[in-house]
Amino acid sequence: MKKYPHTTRLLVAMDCIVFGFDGDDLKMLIIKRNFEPEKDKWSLMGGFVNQEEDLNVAANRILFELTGLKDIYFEELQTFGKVNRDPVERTISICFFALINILKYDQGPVNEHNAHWISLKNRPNLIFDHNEMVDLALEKLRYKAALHPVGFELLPEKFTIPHLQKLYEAIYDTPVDRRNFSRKILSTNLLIDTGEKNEKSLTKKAILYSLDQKKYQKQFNAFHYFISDFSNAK
Amino acid sequence: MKKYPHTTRLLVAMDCIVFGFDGDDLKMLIIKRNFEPEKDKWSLMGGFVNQEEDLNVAANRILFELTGLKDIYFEELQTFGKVNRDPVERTISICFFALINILKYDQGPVNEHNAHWISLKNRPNLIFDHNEMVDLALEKLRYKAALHPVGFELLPEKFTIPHLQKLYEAIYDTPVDRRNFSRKILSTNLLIDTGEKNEKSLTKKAILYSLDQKKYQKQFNAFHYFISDFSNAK
DNA sequence: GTAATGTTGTGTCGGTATCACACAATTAGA
DNA sequence: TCTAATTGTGTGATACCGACACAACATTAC
Repeated sequence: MKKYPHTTRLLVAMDCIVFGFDGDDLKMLIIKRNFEPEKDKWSLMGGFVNQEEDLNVAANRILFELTGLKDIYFEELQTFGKVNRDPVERTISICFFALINILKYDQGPVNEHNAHWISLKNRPNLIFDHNEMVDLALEKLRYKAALHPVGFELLPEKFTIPHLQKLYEAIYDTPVDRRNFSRKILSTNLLIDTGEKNEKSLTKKAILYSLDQKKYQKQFNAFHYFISDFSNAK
Repeated sequence: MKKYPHTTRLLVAMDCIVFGFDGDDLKMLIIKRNFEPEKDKWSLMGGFVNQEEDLNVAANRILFELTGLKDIYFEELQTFGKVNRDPVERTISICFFALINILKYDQGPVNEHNAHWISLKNRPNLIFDHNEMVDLALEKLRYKAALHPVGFELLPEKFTIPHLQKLYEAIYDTPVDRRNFSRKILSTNLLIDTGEKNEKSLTKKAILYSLDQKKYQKQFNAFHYFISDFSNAK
């Protein structure tokens, strides 16, 4: 079969925002570029799509290179393609974001990338249009987490409700009422009481829950309204 | 500035699902391909991204070629990039969907494309991965319209509440209670009573409303829950 | 031991939204 | 004037939401 006569072929990159939660702050992974242009500046992790590589394969490869993890939750955000977004050469970038359990993050395979976890609260300036990407990723995370039980992806297998609440407070940067939050979460029936308690606590030890994976998969697209109309919240 | 040494450059296409509503059925625009491969088969409208063309410029160009309209509402859906999705040559396709007022559709500029409006209910098989794209677009439209007042994009400037209701019933392929729907829509305060009535009606003439553009822009990202938990609806 | 402190689990209550359903008003045509 | 179709508005039971109170638990200070 002949090829298309259209001559314009473009570099296709993928860039990823990896979110994590350390128990207090919402964090993201960025790298310090070790090549020109913009050497030593902060950047998202990315890479080019290879000729014989499906997009989701490329995304998984990039995520593995950055985190040492496989089977991570991620979803596409948007494809960025302004003509001059990369000063070196016209490059379109398929941007996506991932949610990982920060405790599983394996620094081993990624030393060469000079990766760092930084808090979303005081993030540095990033190269190119990467700031825009992070803004959009945060917006979409907030949207998604308000309606779907996606927050669990950021937590360990066993977690307490106060732990989950702190995550939501970090995502939305707003305080949440303990009692209403607890009721709302439990009413989803997604949590299984493990019978264990959080021994790390200095005072009353909270119940450790695990996620009912079966229900989680099934209900993922159902609405839950974990956060009410965040678009009007400040 | 030197160019990137990475050698793989890909064809970048954009494909668009254009939704319209004729008062009864939800429809979409498709074209009959007049070139090989897959000549005479049904396809989405698309085109290649040019070297010096921003992605949103390309999207507007393709939409104009197809509909004769400018300033159409559209949003990105997903970028499709399986290696063999196009048998001619590796091509990634940035897919988006648009909502238009079907009465404004101008067939003039698009004769060469052999475009047709077809009902979503009995859509023909499309080439490549275009069926998958339409499935996803419909899903996203349903998602979006359940939460945000996006349906108005498919209606004329002046419309009645029963008209709007029929649109929602077409989108979700399910009956809706007249009285609750009316109350829900009016409670958004997005509608302005034009003082006119729908003279086309054979019986009681319904009030013609127009959209409060200012509030519409402002409230676009607020939640409205026009349809309750459609994911559980059949 | 016992009290103090911080944290967690659960309950209450008033307001609001939602859903299912009823009834009255409007219009063309028989 | 009556009928049939359609549209506008109302009602009541129920569930949900947000604001707030209180009891139980675990460590530390004394």
